[in-house]
Amino acid sequence: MAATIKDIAREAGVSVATVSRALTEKDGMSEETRECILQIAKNLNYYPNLQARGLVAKKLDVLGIIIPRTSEFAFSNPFYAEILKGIGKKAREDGQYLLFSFAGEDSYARMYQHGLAAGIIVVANRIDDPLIEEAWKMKIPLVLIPGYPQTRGIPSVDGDSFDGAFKAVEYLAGLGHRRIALLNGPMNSKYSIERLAGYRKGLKKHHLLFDKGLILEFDASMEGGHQKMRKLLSLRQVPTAVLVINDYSALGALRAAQEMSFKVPEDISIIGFGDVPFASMTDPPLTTIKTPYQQIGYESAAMLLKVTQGKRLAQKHRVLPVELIIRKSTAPPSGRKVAVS
Amino acid sequence: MAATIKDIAREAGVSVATVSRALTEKDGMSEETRECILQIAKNLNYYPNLQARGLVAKKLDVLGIIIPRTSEFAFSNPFYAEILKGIGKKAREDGQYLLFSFAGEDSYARMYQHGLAAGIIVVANRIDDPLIEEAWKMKIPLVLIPGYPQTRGIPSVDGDSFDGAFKAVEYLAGLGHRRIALLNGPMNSKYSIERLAGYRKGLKKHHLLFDKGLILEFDASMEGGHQKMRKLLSLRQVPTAVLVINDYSALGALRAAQEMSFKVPEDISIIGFGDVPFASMTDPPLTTIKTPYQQIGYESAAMLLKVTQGKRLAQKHRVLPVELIIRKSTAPPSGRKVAVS
DNA sequence: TTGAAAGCGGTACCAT
DNA sequence: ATGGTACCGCTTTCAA
Repeated sequence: MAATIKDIAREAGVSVATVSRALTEKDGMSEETRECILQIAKNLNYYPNLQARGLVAKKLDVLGIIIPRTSEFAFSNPFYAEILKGIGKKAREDGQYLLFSFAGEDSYARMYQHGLAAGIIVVANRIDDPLIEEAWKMKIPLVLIPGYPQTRGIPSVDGDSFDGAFKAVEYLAGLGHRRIALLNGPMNSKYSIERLAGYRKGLKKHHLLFDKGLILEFDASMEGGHQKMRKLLSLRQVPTAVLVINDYSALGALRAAQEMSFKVPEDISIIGFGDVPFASMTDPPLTTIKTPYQQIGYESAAMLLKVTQGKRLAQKHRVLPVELIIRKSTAPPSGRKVAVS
Repeated sequence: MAATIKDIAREAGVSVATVSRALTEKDGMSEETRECILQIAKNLNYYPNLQARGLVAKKLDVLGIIIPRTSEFAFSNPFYAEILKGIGKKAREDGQYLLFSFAGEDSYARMYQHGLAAGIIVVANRIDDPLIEEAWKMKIPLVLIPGYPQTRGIPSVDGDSFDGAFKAVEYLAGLGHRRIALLNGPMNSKYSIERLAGYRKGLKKHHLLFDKGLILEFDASMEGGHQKMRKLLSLRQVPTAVLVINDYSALGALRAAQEMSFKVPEDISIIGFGDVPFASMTDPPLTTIKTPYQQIGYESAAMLLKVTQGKRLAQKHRVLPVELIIRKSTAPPSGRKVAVS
């Protein structure tokens, strides 16, 4: 069906070797024949079979992306979408295809072993995932988002979660809040670990009591945020402010508060993490720790590309700065105790 | 590096042909040798090189997805995310990888010609895209979302846009609205064409005047929806209700109305299309035409799979039913003329 | 039931 | 500067 290198060779009256040379832009051949061959290739609507090329040249313009979640989960949380935007941008700039695999794989190595991708970006926050280690041991080109809390050998990119949580608490404390809750993700997640640490540091700096009862863990979904917020607001001693692990969950929390007749921010302040696009469109607009997810995605692709090309990474672990974005979901505490509806 | 069929053959003391047979589950061989070979393969952590296999067997477990937009655009609009959820689900069920390509390609055929995908799902609404025709002529397995308004040969899946718009107008008219605006997408889009038609049919049925001035076209982005809504609400004769081409834009429109001190739904009713996840989380929650995007994605993958397997499609063009979801962004017109802020 | 060998579409080495 | 050819990893006929 599709034109092959042989077709071109026949048409041009040269050998396949010559065609290959012309096509791969090797030097050491007359401009004439090259021109001629290129022209014929164009006429024949020829595209090299990347499989065949990959087979022999061990080079493939395909970046693998593994998200060990269902596609339903991954495409629900804007967090992934933002990262994907960044990866997609770099991929396009460098003419790379993107190969996806979602949950259900028994091995991350497989995609690579299958010969379908030159390297793999793993977007996963679990720190105890044996599949990552397995792939790394097999010397598969890998970049992790966000990577491990304690830096290991595998290249990674992430935003500064620790600093983000610290900044959030500092801001809230400055506003006068003394009971600040944390709706955190599961503790096998890098984000959760680092944000808890930053939160504690912030508390400490402002001489605020660390109260375990104000820390609730959940699955970082929107529904989960909704549910945990209800729980938080049913406490005997309701906090006046709450950090939520991501914007998506924060939206759930926001709705929960409003359902229970808490006014945001008068009765309770809410801060999210991420600053994904909808964060400014909620009611009230969400105060949040802006994390450059798009850039994280972009960098991860750039790093992976370097690795697959055998280049050295200037920096194995990139931690991108975050920023507090103040909107309308935070305010000084009112001091008024609000009845639970 | 990775184990190959040869390694297994050597280890098992058989020929590569026998190994291949065992691995591809062909019959006509002793269970003994097969068991043995399978065991060794497992021990060696063997995965077939899909490139090599694809090269000879012309079969590849990779579904191509082309979205002729930037990844930034595609991953911003939840519409795409929903479709991708569905495609991802089917892909996982059938053990297919997903290969993505975004804007910037000069040809849809390329991905296929490259030998990287068994077939391609094109998610694009432009009806005048020559690249689709080109790919189709080259006999590349193709499924279109949403396809063409006037059915052609290429398989397609879509929700019933026409009926959706009709239902929306009917509902609004029933509420007593007489000036119903349409914030529509560009008219080279199937969605826009069909929704305009459904809108007109609804108007006609309820003996409402068709007023060109109440139809604004834009790029279907959130910002665009915001901007066009401002324009609409600055009209001398402000409409009392407006249909917006998708939920994402509808959110922009909602915010615009509120910025201009229009109360939703008292002063103006808003209906979106899609019922994407955040639609119920806006303030007020959005009335919308629920379109089963996930199912559309799922079906498209299922159809493509059939085509690539050489099976006949029972139905070449699927049109999935839509449903009116009534929330809080719509109400009877107040009759009160509101000053523009 | 098993093996030898050709070939899928390329690349790259070694000749010429 | 160009051609012949081995080979990448796998499947598939044909023969044994």
